[in-house]
Amino acid sequence: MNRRPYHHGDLYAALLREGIVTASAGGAASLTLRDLAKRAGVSPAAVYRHFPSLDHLVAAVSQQARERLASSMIAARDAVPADGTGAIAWERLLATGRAYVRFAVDAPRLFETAFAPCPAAPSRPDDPAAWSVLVDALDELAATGALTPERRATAPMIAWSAVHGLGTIVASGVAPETLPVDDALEAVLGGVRRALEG
Amino acid sequence: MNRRPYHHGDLYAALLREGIVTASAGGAASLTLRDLAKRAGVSPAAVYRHFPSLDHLVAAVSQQARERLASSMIAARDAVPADGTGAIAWERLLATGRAYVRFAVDAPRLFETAFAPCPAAPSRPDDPAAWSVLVDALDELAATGALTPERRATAPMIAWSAVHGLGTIVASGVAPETLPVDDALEAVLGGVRRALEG
DNA sequence: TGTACATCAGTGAACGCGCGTTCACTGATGTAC
DNA sequence: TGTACATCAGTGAACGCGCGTTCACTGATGTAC
Repeated sequence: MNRRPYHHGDLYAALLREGIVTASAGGAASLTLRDLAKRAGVSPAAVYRHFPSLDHLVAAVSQQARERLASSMIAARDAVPADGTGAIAWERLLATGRAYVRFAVDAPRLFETAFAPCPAAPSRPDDPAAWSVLVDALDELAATGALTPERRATAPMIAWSAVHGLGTIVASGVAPETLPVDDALEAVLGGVRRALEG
Repeated sequence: MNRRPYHHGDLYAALLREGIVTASAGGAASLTLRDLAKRAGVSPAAVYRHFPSLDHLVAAVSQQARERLASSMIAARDAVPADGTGAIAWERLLATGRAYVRFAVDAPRLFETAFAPCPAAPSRPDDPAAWSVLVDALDELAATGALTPERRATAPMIAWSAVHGLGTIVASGVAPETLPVDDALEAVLGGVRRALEG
């Protein structure tokens, strides 16, 4: 009864969705135009109604991966309501870092896809953007006086490097297993805090 | 006069060398068996005399990239002679970190290749291995008393995450340019020191 | 010292495959009258 | 309310390409006698 209609209805969203599923399993390199078209139940040529080339489709999938990462950071931060104190501002900052690494642990291939080099640029800026979430959290911390203006200047690179590095390491399984991931995560977050406070 | 001989002479080394050249320009994904054979001046099938498959050749190139990275860390560390003091031990540790990030800046695609996921395992352990260089430097620091036993346990992940993160970020050009790379590098190294000292 | 021969690093042609992309087309949708 | 038609999201066959790998083979090397 529910015969496949000639028009798909929402092919753009379907291609993105299947792209996320495929990239979650095999990374950005596993995305092919023919396979995504087949998964969406459509002929390869139909993809060109929505993306000018495979590169642009890959860029859109990668962007969506970054936006999901940023969203999970926001959700984790918002689970700790701000109250204007430095103690809570720290908790909110560290919550974003924890969510970042959790994402890498839970979806390593999608994490890699988020930062895979793409031949095509995305058609719009990331929204939300992980970098902005980090910067906002540091501004909030600075506003409470818990982060000095001197540290504020270098804080984004220090925090971003530490957390992105751990995320990359756990996602790629590159490091010898000296510590369980949870312990490594708390160790790195503790290190970030000392680096920014000291 | 110098006609091309039937036997190559050192095809294994030539394939690795061309692999490094190619990966330095285009990353691990740009390595193809046919192209490397052509660059070495040999037919595609000849490669199979030295590697069971392309995957093993790629794994060997990736390993060599990691070993070059580790070698540059060792060279930088050894440019600062040890004297048993904590101050010099710190310098030697930070020199390895600086070399790590410099490698990522100078050869971003080769840096990526070093940590690219490979379907095949290398045939032997990395020699030298970057992880060992880091661990040695931390042991040296602990021996001078400049690193407490408590911090020593988590120090590898803290230092490795920070430096690997910055390396990945600069190699992939993923972060907004808030700071020049040199400033970002010194900021991150300063952060590592405070994280391990504090 | 010279020759027969085993070894093995090479050749080159061929294979089947999946890829991105193109093209002329089809058929459903929705708007103008 | 019904019909003509423009729009445009789809089809499906075909293209040329570069890929990894295979196979029967060739020719240089080096060792045994």
